[in-house]
Amino acid sequence: MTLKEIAKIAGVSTTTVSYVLNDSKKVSDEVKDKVMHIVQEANYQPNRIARSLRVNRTRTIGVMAEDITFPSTMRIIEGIDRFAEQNNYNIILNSLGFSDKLRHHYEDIHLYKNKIDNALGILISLQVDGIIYIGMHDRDVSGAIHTDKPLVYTYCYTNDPKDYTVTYDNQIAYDMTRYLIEKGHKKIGIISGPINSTPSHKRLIGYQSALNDAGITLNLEYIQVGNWSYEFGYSASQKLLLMEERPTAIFALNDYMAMGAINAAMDMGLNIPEDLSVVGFDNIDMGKYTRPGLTTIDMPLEEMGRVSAEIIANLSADIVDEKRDYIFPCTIVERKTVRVF
Amino acid sequence: MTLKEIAKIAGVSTTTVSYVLNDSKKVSDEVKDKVMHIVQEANYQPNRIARSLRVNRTRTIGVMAEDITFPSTMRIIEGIDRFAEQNNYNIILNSLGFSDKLRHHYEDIHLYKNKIDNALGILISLQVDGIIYIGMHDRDVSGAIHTDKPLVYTYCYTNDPKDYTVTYDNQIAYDMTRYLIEKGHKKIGIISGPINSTPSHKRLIGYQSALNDAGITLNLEYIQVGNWSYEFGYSASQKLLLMEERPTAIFALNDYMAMGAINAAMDMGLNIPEDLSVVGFDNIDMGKYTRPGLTTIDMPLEEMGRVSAEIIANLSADIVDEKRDYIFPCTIVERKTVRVF
DNA sequence: CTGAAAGCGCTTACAG
DNA sequence: CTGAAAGCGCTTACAG
Repeated sequence: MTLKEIAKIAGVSTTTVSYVLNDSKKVSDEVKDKVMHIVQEANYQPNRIARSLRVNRTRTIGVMAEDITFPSTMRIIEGIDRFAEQNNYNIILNSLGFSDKLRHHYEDIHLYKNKIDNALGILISLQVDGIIYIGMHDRDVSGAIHTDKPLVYTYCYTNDPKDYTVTYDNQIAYDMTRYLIEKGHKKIGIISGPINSTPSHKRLIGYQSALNDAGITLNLEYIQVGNWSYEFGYSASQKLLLMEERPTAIFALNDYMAMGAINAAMDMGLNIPEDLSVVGFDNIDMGKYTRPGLTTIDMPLEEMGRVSAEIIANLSADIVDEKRDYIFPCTIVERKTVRVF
Repeated sequence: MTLKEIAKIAGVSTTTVSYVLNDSKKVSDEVKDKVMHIVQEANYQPNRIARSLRVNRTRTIGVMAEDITFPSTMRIIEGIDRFAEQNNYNIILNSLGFSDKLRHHYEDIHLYKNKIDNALGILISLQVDGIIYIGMHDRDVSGAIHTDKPLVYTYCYTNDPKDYTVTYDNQIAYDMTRYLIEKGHKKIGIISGPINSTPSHKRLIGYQSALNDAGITLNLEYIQVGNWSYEFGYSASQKLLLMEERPTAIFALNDYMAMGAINAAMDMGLNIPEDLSVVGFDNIDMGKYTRPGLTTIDMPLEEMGRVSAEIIANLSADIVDEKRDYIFPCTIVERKTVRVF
């Protein structure tokens, strides 16, 4: 069934049918009703491919995800989808499948140039209105993509101030440290990702500032720098707990490391939170179900996705926006891994 | 940049350019080289929208997911994506967002008819070559979708034998029960989903058959029927553990209930697996990190996704396939929650 | 308020 | 081996 056939049945021109379908010009109610009736009857769905070709716009957002199996990626896509649904956009999903090969080499974005270029070519040929690049880990992906299309990076960033970027605010690390201090903790260990990672860096600064503002002197031994993995969390926790003056609380900079930290403590016969408090970062699903429930930090990932999509929509409608960096605040989710003194 | 412009620069017809681009007819090497050179130079990407309109095929698979934030959904999409990447297909993703509203009303598929119909209309208008419907829970979704397009249901099923369906084999419940028996367990409790759910039903049969084959008489009190939730797992576990002759092992029919079961036991002061063995079903990520690691059942979700996509590809290429139901075997993933007697 | 006609960027049957 | 031309299903400037 095509618009032409509808027109024929209705005894009007295709022009008219198009007008009523898109409500783009005044059409008499009589004609409108007749056409709509036939459209419903036939359960006619206009061919959006044809429309797209004609108007040179697809209302399609290309989503390039480094790894769709990451929980953070999913929540971001969920947010994009929410926007898409409400605004008559569609999502073309392209997974780069990084995690298979990239484990613990997150920084080597250039190794994957080919894969990205290939995906970009596909998205371009599909005439997407814009592209959202979703990192699997918050890090510098400068130069990952070159295109004239509207483009936004989310859950990652670039060093080009002209790129659109949507992320969360690492300032929460300050708040979390302060939260621990307010609960009576003074000896706070921290398990961090690589020091050359910007989020690690920013969070470490938050941690130190909070300590400083509370008049607590920094103990450098309390800072364990590693690689984001469960295993590192485990070993770093052991090291911390074997110290003379062991911390009463550990702030792990992601939840996997927090799990490792907790399990190391438990394996040493310590109870959580009685003997050790542990907090994480990311609010992965797991933290809800573990014993005890993990106190951690939630990022507004759905909102980040929604806004990314909105930026694409605006940009492709030539609504200019001078703001390039969108940063959303995080929140502390309180569960059971923190002891109050 | 269009094919026409390429043709002009190369001094040949658009016909010829199209032939070399698609390798669809013999073209002299000389002309071919010239054209390809210009194509590379210009970094030209053919407009697939135009192509799709012309050939009436988009090489696009519409993926309708009841909830993309479910871990199972992600793994299935990952599998679809893998096929897509290797076979030059693309994915249009449509999330129904069921989990927001449907919690614990999984069976009421008809409540969501509108939402599904709407999504279907979009996918049709986008001229997808076929549709994969991904359930968020393995259950009957008969009549969810009516379309002439190639359609496969995965991680759910219908009562229409003409529908294409790809699922996993619940037979593994027999194997898991037997595994427990082989480890020396005779008193095995089971925490099940709703009895009117087919997977519950099938798994319960597997459990009973294994018991029967081992000459263990069934204790009906050991069968707790509930609703798949963590909370139910918790309360059912309590009930089981308060019995005179309490089970030495609990088989929870999903991992969330298994977590609930474990936590209930721990809250009663029991140790896992010394005092109680617990196994789950689903192999959600969490089970890897909890203490102790959860022994559970893994479904080949990526493979299910891959095959779903392959069915669509075949169907839309008019390759007929009499097989309608694809069923894949599951595997037991052994971790630390089972005690050996 | 309505319609005839051109054209979006491709592919392909046909002719040479 | 190569090209002129029709047509996929829409939208829209233009004319009436």
